[in-house]
Amino acid sequence: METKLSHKAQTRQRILTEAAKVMREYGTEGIGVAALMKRAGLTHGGFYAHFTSREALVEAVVEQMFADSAQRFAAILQTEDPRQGLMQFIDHYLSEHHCMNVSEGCPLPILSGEMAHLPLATRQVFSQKRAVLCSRLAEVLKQMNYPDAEEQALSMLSEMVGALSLARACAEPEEASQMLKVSRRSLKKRLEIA
Amino acid sequence: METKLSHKAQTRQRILTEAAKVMREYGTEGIGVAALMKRAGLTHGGFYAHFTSREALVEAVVEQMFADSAQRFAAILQTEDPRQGLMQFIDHYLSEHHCMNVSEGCPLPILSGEMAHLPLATRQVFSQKRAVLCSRLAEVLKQMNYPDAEEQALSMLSEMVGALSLARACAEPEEASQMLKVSRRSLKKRLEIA
DNA sequence: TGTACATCAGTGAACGCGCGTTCACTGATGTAC
DNA sequence: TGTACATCAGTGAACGCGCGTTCACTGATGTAC
Repeated sequence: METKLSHKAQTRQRILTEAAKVMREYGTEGIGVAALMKRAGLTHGGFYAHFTSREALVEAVVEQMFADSAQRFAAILQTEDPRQGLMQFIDHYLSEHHCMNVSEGCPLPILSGEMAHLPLATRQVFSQKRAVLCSRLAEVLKQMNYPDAEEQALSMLSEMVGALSLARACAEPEEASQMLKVSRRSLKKRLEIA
Repeated sequence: METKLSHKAQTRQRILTEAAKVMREYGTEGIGVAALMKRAGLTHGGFYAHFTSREALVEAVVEQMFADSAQRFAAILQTEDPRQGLMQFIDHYLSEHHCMNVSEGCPLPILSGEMAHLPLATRQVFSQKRAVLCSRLAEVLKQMNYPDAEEQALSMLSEMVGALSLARACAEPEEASQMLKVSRRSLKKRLEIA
């Protein structure tokens, strides 16, 4: 029984991982159940052994995306010097790599525009996870003795999300690079860690 | 002939206006040809007298959205004192009204996430119009004697787009309000127009 | 240890539905004589 | 001015297609005796 359950859980995770990757790239409406199951090496009928509906999958995928990001971000922020951690975070978030590799990217710029069209339950997951990331950033800023850490965290995250969104929407790669560079510099300047 | 052409142009504009409104609210994939034509008081078959395809409509709609916004923004920015114009722009862009009335809102936060999935021609329209808005903001900043006006404009637009996107994705209205308030204050502070 | 049975992840045909697009048509309007 | 004709915006039935979901089934695996 244990092996069976474990096998089922593994399959579910495989579907989820694949969905998260492809939905980052093409949006939550960007792939159908049949195509997704094929990518996971299965047939479409089996989907409903793991999720009650496509809608339920999307909700789980949003959670998955944030889990992936949280892990990545934790590794970047976790250094002895909070100043250095923050610098690394900014440089990573607004890097050309992050801009171009959407399929591994932060869900905030990818999904914020879609959230309005998704069910409340999904929006709540998104909203809550966004708040968690804000708190994590605020913590770092508190360690750096900023008096208004919470607000500063919210504001800098806004700029990062906006800059990455706009950079990705650029028709020319050079424009995108310029956008990222400007925003990296602007953020470091106003946080006085230049 | 003149009357006919004019009548056709009017109909096309009616479809476009309706599409812009509804696509702001539900995304460019949010409405079908049949439903859109019904909203414009027509039947679906007639669509192809005005647009070669749904894809072509979306491209035209993106242009339409920016035209609407440009007009709105021009009215807000056009004052004797550039400082006051900029204040008004920030307060308008990050207002609760703009946050909640998506169907009349700026296309940048609404469409930036979708752009990756749209054809190159549409992305080019978006990218170019975004650049125009940046230039307009940079002009105002130049009037205020900022040395790095272009970069400042890009950075502040990033923050505004990000803050509005995240505010709209909040599950609770109070969170959204807080987000907007924080970003308004942060922007005014760093532009030294508080 | 070996046999009979129960469970259930996964298969694949079938469903109803809404989509974008096509096309033969209608009927109001503008033009020619 | 009145009649015949051409144009073309708009109609609505029909198309092929892909979607999410259902369901009878298969066959590998774990359990009972």
